[in-house]
Amino acid sequence: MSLQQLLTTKLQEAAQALFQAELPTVEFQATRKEFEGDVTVVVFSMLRVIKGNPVQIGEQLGQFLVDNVEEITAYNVVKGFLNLVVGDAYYLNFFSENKTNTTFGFVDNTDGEGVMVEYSSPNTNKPLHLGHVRNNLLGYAVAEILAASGKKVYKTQIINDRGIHICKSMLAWDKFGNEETPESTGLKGDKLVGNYYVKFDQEYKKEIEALKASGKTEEEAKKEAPLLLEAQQMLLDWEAGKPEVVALWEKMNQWVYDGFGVTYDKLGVSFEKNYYESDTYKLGKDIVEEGLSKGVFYKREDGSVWIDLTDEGLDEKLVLRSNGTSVYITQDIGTAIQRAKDFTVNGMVYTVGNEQDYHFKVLFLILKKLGYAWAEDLFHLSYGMVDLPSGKMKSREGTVVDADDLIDEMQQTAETISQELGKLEGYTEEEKKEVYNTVGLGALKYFILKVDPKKRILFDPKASVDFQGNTGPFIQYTYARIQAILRKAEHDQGVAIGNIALENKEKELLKIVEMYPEIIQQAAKQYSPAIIANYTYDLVKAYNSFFQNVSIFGADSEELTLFRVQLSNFVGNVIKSAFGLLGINVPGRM
RNA sequence: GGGCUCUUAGCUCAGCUGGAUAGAGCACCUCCCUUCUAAGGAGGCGGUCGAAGGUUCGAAUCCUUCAGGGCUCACCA
Repeated sequence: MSLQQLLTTKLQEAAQALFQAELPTVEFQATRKEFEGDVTVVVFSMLRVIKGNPVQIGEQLGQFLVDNVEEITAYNVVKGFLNLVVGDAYYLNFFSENKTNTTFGFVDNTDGEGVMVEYSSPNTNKPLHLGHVRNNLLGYAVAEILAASGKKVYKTQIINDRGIHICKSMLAWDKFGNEETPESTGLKGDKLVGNYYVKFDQEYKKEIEALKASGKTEEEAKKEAPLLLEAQQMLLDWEAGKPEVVALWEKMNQWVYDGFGVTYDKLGVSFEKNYYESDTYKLGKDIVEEGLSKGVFYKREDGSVWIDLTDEGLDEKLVLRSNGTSVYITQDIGTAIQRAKDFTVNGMVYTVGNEQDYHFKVLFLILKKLGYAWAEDLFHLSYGMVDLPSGKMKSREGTVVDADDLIDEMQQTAETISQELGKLEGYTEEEKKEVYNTVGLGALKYFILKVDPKKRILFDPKASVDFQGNTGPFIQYTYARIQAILRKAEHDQGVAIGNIALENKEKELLKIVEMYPEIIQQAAKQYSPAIIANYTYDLVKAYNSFFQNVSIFGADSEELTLFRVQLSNFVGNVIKSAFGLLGINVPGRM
């Protein structure tokens, strides 16, 4: 039982005994530094059920707690705030019960509710960029947090492997590619395919200019350019299953998947199951037909199918084109239904940027109207865009920050800084490289995850990602420091500690560590890795203050040294655990 | 124009379902490595929480209006 749970129970007893009242809720906060105490109870909020003077009520409650709860050793009341002093015994007891528990704070999820987390979901015509990086980091971290909170989590993605955009790359490669392959060029497959997507656009523009020169309007030119017509024909051929088109499609998509795989490995993300749009779009169409007969959708004269959501304050939305082909949302309907068939889950989380807020509102509403019970538990994990100092990323202006380049740059920076500091002597080149990778990625991941998902991020590639202050490397550094202590100490972490008097810095640390289980639940409830990130930062700040102000090996007694070593180990475990939830590794040295 | 969303220190961000004098980091200024890793610590400077009303014992937090930024309202995905 946590301290707050205990105190809630006891305060209820006190309210009952002293005032014959039942408290609707009990509000706690950490006691401010300028007052004595560890936990503060807000008396004001009790005035609704207990009439009287808040100071007097606080006094009576405080006295009751001191008399009846052994953990509470003293109290004081300031205005309507009841400050409680928690005895060392409570924290020492908490410490001895949890110090060697490597899954401290986690709720066992073997029988937990299932939840599916979708993230990444790239198109297969372009390499991954900074926006995908945020998506991947967020989705992965939220999945880990949900799993730690007691849910059974399945990570998945939908691969948009079908459509005119793919055909553009295919066509350009077919026409201008000279049989280039990732092997022959040494390029990552996704980069190679991306180049041909760009190539298509360039050639297409040339044709438009030529047509305009021959007297066509801009609009006519855009519609009539031979390349575009060929791409459209290719899409039709693909849908008809024309063997050479399908073969090319499979070959080039495989290049892209191989390329993505490299980037995913570098980022440290993974998936339990991939869904492919090419597999689910037909199911979506079937469902639309079904919904049409149920009256959920309606057909217009031109044959297009719509849903009317004006009663819900939304618009009318197209779900099937007049030529019978599917649109974006058709495929999403199919995918959701397929997933509900494949997995028994009580929820699905969609990690997709906030430019699609409206889309998901509509999607969820459609699924509800189609009568799926699980549609009540769908959640759009919407996040803000990543902007550059120059504004939005635009591929046409070459301002897209490539994911692979970004990761490489971060690791280079980590290498440069590390070499300047020169603390890795004795490590092999391979071990050093490992540290650079860990630190570089740690900086990048933490920078992105510490910000509330809803908010946009301003990313300055040159200046934004720092290695000092509230950063990943700062936290990793603290972990590495702790490991240095453990290497030197070689103390047994399990040995019991007697009744010692806690230093302030030690008590502060234990207070923060004790909050970890609650923090995980909170982060899960709010789908927010930022809560974990900021918690870890607070913990690490407190540890560094302890580290620099309290001597471990120069302690007054051997038992105190032992305690401080064990405390360091406990803090190190929580850092490692919390960073694990964020998908960030921690180094033994740095 | 309709809908959604954001605005807290020069910059980047915390601030839980309303609670004490709004907190960190960066930058700037002082100190601290013969002691466990200075990617660190101790301190200073810096804020009419976008604006105005309202609800409340109490508002950065809730409500309304306004201003500014972003996204979105496609037979694109």
